[in-house]
Amino acid sequence: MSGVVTSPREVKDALYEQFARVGKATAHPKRLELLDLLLQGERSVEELAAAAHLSMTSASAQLQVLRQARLVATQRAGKRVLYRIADDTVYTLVRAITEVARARLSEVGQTVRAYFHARDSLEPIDAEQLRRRAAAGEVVVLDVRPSAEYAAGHIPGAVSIPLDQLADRIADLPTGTEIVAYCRGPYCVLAAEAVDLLRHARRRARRLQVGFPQWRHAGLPVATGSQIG
Amino acid sequence: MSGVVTSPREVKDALYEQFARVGKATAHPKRLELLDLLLQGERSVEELAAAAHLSMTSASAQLQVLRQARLVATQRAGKRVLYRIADDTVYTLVRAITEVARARLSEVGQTVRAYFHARDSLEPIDAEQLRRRAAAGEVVVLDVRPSAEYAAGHIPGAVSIPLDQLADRIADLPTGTEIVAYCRGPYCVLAAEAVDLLRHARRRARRLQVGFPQWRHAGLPVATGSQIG
DNA sequence: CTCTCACTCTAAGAATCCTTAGATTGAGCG
DNA sequence: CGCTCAATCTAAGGATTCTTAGAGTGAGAG
Repeated sequence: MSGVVTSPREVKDALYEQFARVGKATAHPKRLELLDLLLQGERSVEELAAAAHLSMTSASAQLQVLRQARLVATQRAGKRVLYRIADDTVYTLVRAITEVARARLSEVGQTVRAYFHARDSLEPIDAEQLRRRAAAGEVVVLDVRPSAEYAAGHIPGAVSIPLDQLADRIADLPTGTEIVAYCRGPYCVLAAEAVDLLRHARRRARRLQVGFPQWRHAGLPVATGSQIG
Repeated sequence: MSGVVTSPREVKDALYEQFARVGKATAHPKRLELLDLLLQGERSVEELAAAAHLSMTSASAQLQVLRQARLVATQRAGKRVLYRIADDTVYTLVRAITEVARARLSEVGQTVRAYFHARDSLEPIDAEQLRRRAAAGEVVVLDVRPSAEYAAGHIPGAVSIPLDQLADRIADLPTGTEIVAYCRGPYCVLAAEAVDLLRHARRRARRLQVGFPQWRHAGLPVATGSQIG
């Protein structure tokens, strides 16, 4: 080829170097947690730090790693810097990781297995089924994520009651109609906790098997903004 | 729940810990190279070490990491230990990583970009198109991967001439019919090199845009064993 | 049984990554 | 401008990870 002397070996190594940078970005539990949070919608560093139980400095550093791997992008908004998922392929990546890890989870983490298997007896409902039953008015859809995430995007018609307020506001929910709670994803604990709480309050409650990011990725309708009242 | 005291926080952290183990497994260029090699078919540690330019000890250590993350599985075969991809989801994972990295590649690696963009002027052909034209006898399909990989699985009807023998055996290939070379994947340099070589020998040659793993993953037919003669 | 071969394990030094505190930057506000 | 606040940068330590050499293991051959 042209003047540049580049052996195939060097090119190959450079390629894997780039691929590994993406791999490295996903090599830390907190960075995966940050990605999960960002899949709910864009957030400032401060919010992300709080949500992932990280110091400001540490959160910023982790986000830099994600940014350099091009998994996330930034945008200034006044004093704040908003981080967001850079590309739709990132959803696929995070999902691929969790899919591969599923085999591991069933054998390694007794804690984890016990936790989720207990909830699987709660017969989770899938997205298409929920869509039909919600349209028919047969179920109440409950978003138990923090309000900021609800505002950044939610299932149309869903009621927002963040998990930490659920105990106090449980009277707002009907006793007859079945309640379907959802949160961040198939491994998010918020909805599982919510179902527990609701059942103790004698509500008919189930968990949506998927979370909001998967709902959106499936091309299903999404509403934004906070709820009135 | 039952007697075990496990906070949701602990469960969440344990989960991300498991996910990160998968991420960590993909956080090293050589491990990604090993995965790519294993996507061609199962191999012994010795073969893998040679193919990835690693010492035996180092290759074994890297493979342990992959095995502990359940990306690969092992099987004894006499004195040797054969490694193979553990699950179909691993193909999806590797692919997700390379897809995300593509954005990076076009801006970071001038070397890499120059290398592949030069070849993209060679109008790569896609899998379905190749299948039709090969069935019609319009093209010769050329597998330029090492013989072991060809034996472990190849496109039916493909001729095997490993790249390092191509210069010597170029006379075996027709001058009239178009030749389509393929190798390990969209970023594999073997086929690109082969097309270069063939064109200098005045053959009509193109590169298959995808590699063997993607062909197999698409459910297209696969043949195994070495070729006669 | 002993020997060999393919592989794994162990230990140690080198390199990389992570966290933290404190300094710095950059935008908005009075 | 000078102040404040969100975020980033820098430097230092502590913790992982990587590589290498050398010892150990297990299967097959003689």
